[in-house]
Amino acid sequence: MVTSKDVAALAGVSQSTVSYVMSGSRSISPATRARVEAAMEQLGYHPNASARALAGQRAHVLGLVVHVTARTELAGVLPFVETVTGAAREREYDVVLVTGDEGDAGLERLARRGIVDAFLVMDVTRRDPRLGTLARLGRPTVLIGRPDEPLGLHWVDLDGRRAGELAVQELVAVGHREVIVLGEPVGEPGEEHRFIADFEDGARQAAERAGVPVALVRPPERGWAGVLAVRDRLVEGARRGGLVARTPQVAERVLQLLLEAGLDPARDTALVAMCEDDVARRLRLPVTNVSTESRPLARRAVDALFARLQGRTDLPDEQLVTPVLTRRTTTPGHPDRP
Amino acid sequence: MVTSKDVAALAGVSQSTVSYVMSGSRSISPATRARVEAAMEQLGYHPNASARALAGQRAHVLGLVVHVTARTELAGVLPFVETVTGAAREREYDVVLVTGDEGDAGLERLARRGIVDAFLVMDVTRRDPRLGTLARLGRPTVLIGRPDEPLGLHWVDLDGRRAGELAVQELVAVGHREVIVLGEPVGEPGEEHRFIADFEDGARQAAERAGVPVALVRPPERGWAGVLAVRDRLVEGARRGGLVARTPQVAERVLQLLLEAGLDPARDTALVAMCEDDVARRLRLPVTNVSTESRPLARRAVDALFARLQGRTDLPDEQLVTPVLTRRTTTPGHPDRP
DNA sequence: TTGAAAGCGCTAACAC
DNA sequence: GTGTTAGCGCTTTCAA
Repeated sequence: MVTSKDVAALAGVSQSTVSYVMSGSRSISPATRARVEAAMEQLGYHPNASARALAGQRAHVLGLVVHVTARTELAGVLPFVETVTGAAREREYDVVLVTGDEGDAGLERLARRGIVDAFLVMDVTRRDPRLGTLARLGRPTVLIGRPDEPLGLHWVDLDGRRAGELAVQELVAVGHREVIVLGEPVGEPGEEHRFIADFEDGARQAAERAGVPVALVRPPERGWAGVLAVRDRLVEGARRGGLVARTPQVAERVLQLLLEAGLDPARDTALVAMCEDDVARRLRLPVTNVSTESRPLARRAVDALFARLQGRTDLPDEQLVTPVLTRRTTTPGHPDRP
Repeated sequence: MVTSKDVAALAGVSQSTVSYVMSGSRSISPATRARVEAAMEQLGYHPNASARALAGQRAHVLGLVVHVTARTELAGVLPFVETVTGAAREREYDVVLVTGDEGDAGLERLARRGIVDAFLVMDVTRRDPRLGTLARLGRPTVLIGRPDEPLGLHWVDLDGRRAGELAVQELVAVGHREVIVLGEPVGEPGEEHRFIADFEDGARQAAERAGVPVALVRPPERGWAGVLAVRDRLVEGARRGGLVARTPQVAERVLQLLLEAGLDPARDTALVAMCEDDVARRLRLPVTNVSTESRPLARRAVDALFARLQGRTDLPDEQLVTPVLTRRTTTPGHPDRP
């Protein structure tokens, strides 16, 4: 193994000079820097991460907490995770994955052993049981999802109210005088996530402001069975007005039911889905969508985390990201696209 | 920060004794062990990971290489990742995520800096460009996916030939005398993955052995558009025989087209999909499926990796996992379920 | 069965 | 602008 000592010897400098060349934390003459860099190159030097972490009191690793439940949209988390690791790498950080199994003890272990310097927690609910532990651990932490009581932790979330509003406003704009919002399945604590509650609120209020009746339809269960159980109401509603689906899965199923009922979502009715843009484009029809902005959200979260890691406190403790609506074929007759 | 020195002082032993109590690598008298453990408990001691890694020459971290491409089935990777981290944790290992962006330099960095002790590489293609680097790095490595030239690296994969065979045999068993296999979109190098080539081979050969004609239908492109483009052939084929879909997405779309064409997949035709069991159960109809066994596959991969980490070489270098077929409603008329 | 002590490879005062 | 040196908190010989 090549160490910084070897590099120092070859370059004819001290070990600390090698260290300073790497960290840039003190000025080095161009000549010395060149010799050191040449030596590194020649020896194929790679600094040892454990030694650096031990001496520097920083692991250069952040913990990404992903708790997968039955309700998790599996396909949505990977782009998020990828964005996080990419953004972390730009700052010379690696990412360790924390899955739910270990619970709070796992978080404690990672923090106390110095395996991670900071936490990024995905899919935080309104009264998330992990928050107490995270606050107590005192490591820089950013939550994805808005809790009722942040306990001093920073959070980032999509603006649910605005998302619901955008969806309904689009339906109203294309001339619909009635709106059906497909909500969370009954019996499940849909209000667990602040975003969902806000979405339904925003949709309802936008409809009220427009003087248009809204129905919030909750399927009796999750999955196909739930959607099928409310099929008649949906198809009926679609004949008279427009539909809002809060997830791509539901959008896909609704689309299918509409087609089977002989309704063309691009002509006879309207549909707005909440999902990633690329998913919206790849559904059976390109569906008008309110974006979930998962990559921008991930970036903001990482930015906030590194700001804290660098001891900055001049930033807001909470950030709401504004979703964007993109018109596609399922909001026909829009004035901008006659 | 509480260190092993503090624990030693409180327990009235030397630091090395504390270390040996933790590692179990030398015998300790019950009395001493009890005192040390009590001291750890009392102080809330957590051993520092960097120090341990530096002294012990092991990071206790493995690198999970996930290269997400347009073809990646996003929903499929998370269960896999979760299983890997869970299995790693059982051996006191953590997992760092390696995404594709950094390429081979990223793998080199992780290995050379001693950030990871070993690699688990997902979604390996037949001539995967990463293999050269991985072989050169000399760290224990297990590939998920069978390369043409393993270069001495261990691999684990699902038995594609058997999977294709099972699907076709089921269709034949329920009385179909004609089979359509939905293959990879044309223009994409579908043979990139060994599993896919083997799957198509296995299906073809099983049909030949049964004296039944097979058609391999390749959609002209990926996504809905591709499936729609071959709709007529599929529906025609379904009227006369059975269908095989190699992914849950394709299965979902085929199901929909059949329903729209007035065919009930539970009565009028038959469909076998390759997908996870829980996905098969949650499609619009419970679909007969050949399992992808992603959790068992992940487990085997981790087992193989730890065997190598412990220097064991008494194991096969390659492992094929056998998929399992589960009959559900879309293979009607099976003799076992009249 | 236990202790003393020498590192592991780096960082960051403190010197000059 | 550079060198010297004392750790960071563990593991693991070597000795007893």
